[in-house]
Amino acid sequence: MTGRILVVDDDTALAEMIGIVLRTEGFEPFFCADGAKALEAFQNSRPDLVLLDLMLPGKDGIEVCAEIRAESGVPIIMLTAKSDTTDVVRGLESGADDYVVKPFNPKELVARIRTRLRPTPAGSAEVLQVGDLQLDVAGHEVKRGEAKINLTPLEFELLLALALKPQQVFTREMLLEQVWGYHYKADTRLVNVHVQRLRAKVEEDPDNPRIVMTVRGVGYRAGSHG
Amino acid sequence: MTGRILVVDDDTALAEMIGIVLRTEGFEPFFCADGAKALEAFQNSRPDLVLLDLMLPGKDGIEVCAEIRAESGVPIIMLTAKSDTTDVVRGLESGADDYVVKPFNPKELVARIRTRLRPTPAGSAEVLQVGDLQLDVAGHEVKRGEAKINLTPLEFELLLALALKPQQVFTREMLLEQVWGYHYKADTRLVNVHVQRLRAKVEEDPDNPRIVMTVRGVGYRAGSHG
DNA sequence: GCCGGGCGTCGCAATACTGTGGCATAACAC
DNA sequence: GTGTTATGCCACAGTATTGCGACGCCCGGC
Repeated sequence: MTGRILVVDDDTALAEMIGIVLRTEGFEPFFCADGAKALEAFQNSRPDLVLLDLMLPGKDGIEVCAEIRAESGVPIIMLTAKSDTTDVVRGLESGADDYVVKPFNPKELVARIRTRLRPTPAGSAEVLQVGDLQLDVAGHEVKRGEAKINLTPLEFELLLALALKPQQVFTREMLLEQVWGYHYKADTRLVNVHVQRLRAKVEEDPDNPRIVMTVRGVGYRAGSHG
Repeated sequence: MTGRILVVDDDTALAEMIGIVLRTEGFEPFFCADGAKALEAFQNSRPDLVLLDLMLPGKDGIEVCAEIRAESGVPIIMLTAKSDTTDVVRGLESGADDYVVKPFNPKELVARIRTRLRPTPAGSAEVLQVGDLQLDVAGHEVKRGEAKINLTPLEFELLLALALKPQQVFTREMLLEQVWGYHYKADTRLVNVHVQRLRAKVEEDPDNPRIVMTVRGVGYRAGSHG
């Protein structure tokens, strides 16, 4: 797999490190150190994916994210120095697909990039995989191997929303909008309850979820590995 | 292998490209650039397969899909430009058989088309199996082994509609359109009643349906296994 | 005209699903 | 350690969905 990747970060040492890692893995990195010039850099480099630092000189990473998202559906991965969850949440809400907390493990970063570049994550199949589960979208059916799992419509939609973008963190607000269609602020605890009900049905050990995992302070994510 | 293929896309340049590819591969393309006229184009061209853009002027691709699906089981492949997966889901749920993300590899598109045209050469199916039943389409006859089951015309059409796409869930609205021809909103409980009557005749234990199963909150589905 | 099968509509009861409050527990900050 | 917040989880009630019986209409056969 190859891919053009735009790295927007003012920390040139870090950017250089990322560049080396990316080239080693067969990607083609482009760089931009200034938030105000990020959009221009994006238009010039036409990348397949964007790594975007949250704190930038010139223009905030969240603004940049929204700008890019306004004209492209390209995958965006946020880099955040602190684990300040409010920034993470705002980043996700402005259209980022994922985020990585600095300092990060290069292997993990590459893994996240690969996930987002994978040609059509939902891909060629009407049946998509999540952990050890199979989701038949058209048939509204979930199976673990041969064993059918009965979900309510809401539970199915919830799992589907998460499964369509594995590894991506969804805030409760995002889920309320996608699954419930609530465009206004509602009680987010509703999501908790249904995640719990979903887990009770799909997790083999609900205390150690492997399908739907919680990201404290942010929301939930589905993934094939914990 | 040959086949008539209707291409519904407002991007004429792209449509032309697709047309060339299809002709090269021995298919016979027809074109429509307006969502509102897609159904008409479908009725005129009577294609073996439909390529359908998701975002169309006039009428949404998903609406068009539902319309076509309402009167035909023809394979439908969605073309989608955006990576917005929720639309893909709506597409599959509205009856699309597959989808391809733009920009796509022409070879891949042709491969998908071949796959969809192979198993069901559009209407040449004579006897199809559903659970332990045999449906003789031409003879409007249903048998369990040697035992003939008498169904009314409506009941047969209903069972047939479900059996043509086993495992696919049909909403009551879809069935009302496909079986009854109701293009407007009608009382969906009509479907309930006839499903119940159908079950009384074809199910060995109507309390535990194995042929026509209900998917609560969604609709009905026919399955080859319990 | 009379009859009977096929079809559509209505009402009701059983049930499944969903939203909300409350409280226990776990993770985090200090 | 304490205090605070976030999350898990139970219980309950309102609502929506569904199965099913009853009834009336239409229409072709006699």
